[in-house]
Amino acid sequence: MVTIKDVARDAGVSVGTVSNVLNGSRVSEERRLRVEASIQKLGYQVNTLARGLKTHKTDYVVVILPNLTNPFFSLLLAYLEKTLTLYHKQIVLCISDAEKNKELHFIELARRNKIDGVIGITYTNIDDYIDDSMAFVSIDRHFHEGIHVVSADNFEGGKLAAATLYERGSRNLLSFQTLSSLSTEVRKRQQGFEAWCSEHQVSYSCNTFSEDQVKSVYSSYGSQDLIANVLRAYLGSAAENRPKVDGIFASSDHLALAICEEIQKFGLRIPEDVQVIGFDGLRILNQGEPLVSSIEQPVPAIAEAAVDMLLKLLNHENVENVTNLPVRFLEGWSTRPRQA
Amino acid sequence: MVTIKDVARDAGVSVGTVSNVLNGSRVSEERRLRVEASIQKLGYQVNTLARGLKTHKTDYVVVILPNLTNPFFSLLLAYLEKTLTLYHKQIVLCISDAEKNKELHFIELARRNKIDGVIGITYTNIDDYIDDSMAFVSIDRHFHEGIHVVSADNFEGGKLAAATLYERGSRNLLSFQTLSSLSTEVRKRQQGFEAWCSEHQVSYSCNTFSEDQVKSVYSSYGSQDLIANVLRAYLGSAAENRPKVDGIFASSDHLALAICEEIQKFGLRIPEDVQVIGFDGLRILNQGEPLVSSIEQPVPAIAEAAVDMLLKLLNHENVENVTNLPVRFLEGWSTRPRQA
DNA sequence: CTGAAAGCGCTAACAA
DNA sequence: TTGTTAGCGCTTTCAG
Repeated sequence: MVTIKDVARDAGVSVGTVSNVLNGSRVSEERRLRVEASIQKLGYQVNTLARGLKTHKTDYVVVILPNLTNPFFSLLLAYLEKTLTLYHKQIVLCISDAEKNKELHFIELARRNKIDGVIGITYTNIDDYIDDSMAFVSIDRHFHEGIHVVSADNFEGGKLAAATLYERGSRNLLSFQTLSSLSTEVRKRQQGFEAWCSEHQVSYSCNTFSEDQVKSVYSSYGSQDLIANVLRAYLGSAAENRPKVDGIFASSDHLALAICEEIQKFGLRIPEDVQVIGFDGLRILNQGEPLVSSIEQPVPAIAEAAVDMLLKLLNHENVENVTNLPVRFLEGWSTRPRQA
Repeated sequence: MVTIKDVARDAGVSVGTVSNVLNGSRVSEERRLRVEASIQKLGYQVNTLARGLKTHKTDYVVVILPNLTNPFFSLLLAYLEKTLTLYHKQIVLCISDAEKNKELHFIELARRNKIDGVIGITYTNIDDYIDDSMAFVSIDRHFHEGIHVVSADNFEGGKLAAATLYERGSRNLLSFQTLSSLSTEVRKRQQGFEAWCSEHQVSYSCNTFSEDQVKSVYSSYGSQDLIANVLRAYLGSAAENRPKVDGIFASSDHLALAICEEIQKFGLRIPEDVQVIGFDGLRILNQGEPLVSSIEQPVPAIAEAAVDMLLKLLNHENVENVTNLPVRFLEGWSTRPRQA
């Protein structure tokens, strides 16, 4: 292996000088050229382990995600990668399966490996385990004060969903939500929905599945029975003493799609009988048609804000939380055209 | 930061002894206990940078993928992660956008960082740049002898596609392929298709898009015009002097879906007028209905085989290429039911 | 089995 | 500016 020493010898300078040209410190033009020539000639490459040992820094950023099955996460990962690359940071990928012990394990690993920082969607009060040597930016969560978080404007998204359903003819709305006890940010989706309905005096109901009920907050498949039961109460013939629901807001596209399937099993048509709006804005193969009508999250902006925040943290600058990245309605097959 | 020295002092032993208990070398029971107690007490964690500097090893594996937009890649990544975790390896993620210079950049980075090995879907003769210090396993490619590759049984997949189309009533088949000049493995899909048609004397045509024509081998959206033109020749009224195509095999689900859209624009029905089979076996949200009828790749098995191969390489064991992982037909909406 | 000591390749004082 | 040198925290001889 070619080391800095070999380069120094070859160029006839000291290792300190080589180190200086490597790190852009002041070196006379003449020596810089000599050193660079030797580096080329010998094919020298820095050993980042040795460098990291000295500087207590690496160019790695740990990204913690619950899974990659949900396209929202892979999309987020894609944009995080894109953005971090601009700053010469590399991603160490950690998939937590939304399990606390895995999340903590990754934090420990990150510390051992002298990782610069962590960006993640986590389900643990992970910041209790983060010390000053590591920056942490959370996406879509908000555990408590002092934690740095980036997220879409979930409240506005909930309002937009309600408004859109109403605008397109639904009069009796229902909100479906799967919830992690820790993600107060995501909870705002329903709060926004309720706020809009109250404000406009529109009839609505809410249904919340806890983490225990639904396998994973972000993977609603496999909870069909549960969903069917709830729907029956609101859509079926049993719903005699209350108005029939004709517009549903689901807190994720996953959930929305599962709901759509069940609705169709009841023999109801979407969007003629019932309109459905999800959340996330997923598309077929991530670039085709929307999977369902949805409130689209600004994934690129989220990724950029998260990276930006992390870099500032690394730089010991003060940062403000960013929890209002604008969302928009993504028109799909599960809603009717806008009323004239 | 707590170092091995602190532990040694606290336990009243030498650093060598601490190192030994850390690495499972022979240490007397009594001292081992003392050291472990001190580690607990002080909250010591190894510095993997320092360790790596000595051992020239890390627990990182670089994974190179063209993108994460295509669910096939994120699925593969998910399974690679799952498998590597079993062996206490972590993934450093590299997205190449199928660009050669990025791929090479990542290899260089891997070398700098003393990465143990690389697993990837690459478009470059990357192995020219890999030296003995690094293991490399390629997925779905086969540049030339000496490169270690894992892939599905692409030839059999092509045959299966042809057979299935025929079995379900299509009589004039067409194969559509986007191709990287470097991936001889993927090319086998069409070869298998042709082989089956020849063998069974079934009428067929083939159409191959080069890399230049289609934006990316794995992302066929945005090439609609191109696809439409080709289809017109085979399906439209212009096709007077040859039998009308009524069954299409596409070399990826991306391409298949793009083809389906165009077919429908012609006013033809799928699967009544034309049957379409893709390749990869993608599903809605990775767990719902198939996006199209498809030849499903055994992604978990591919991931496991690749990791297994990498580990063996790291261990300097001899390995054989694995290029025949079994595929199966995934029944979707774009083919008719099996004939009685 | 244990301790002392020599580095791994690099950065960053410090002295010149 | 440049060269010298002392470590960063760890593993690994090598004596004992």
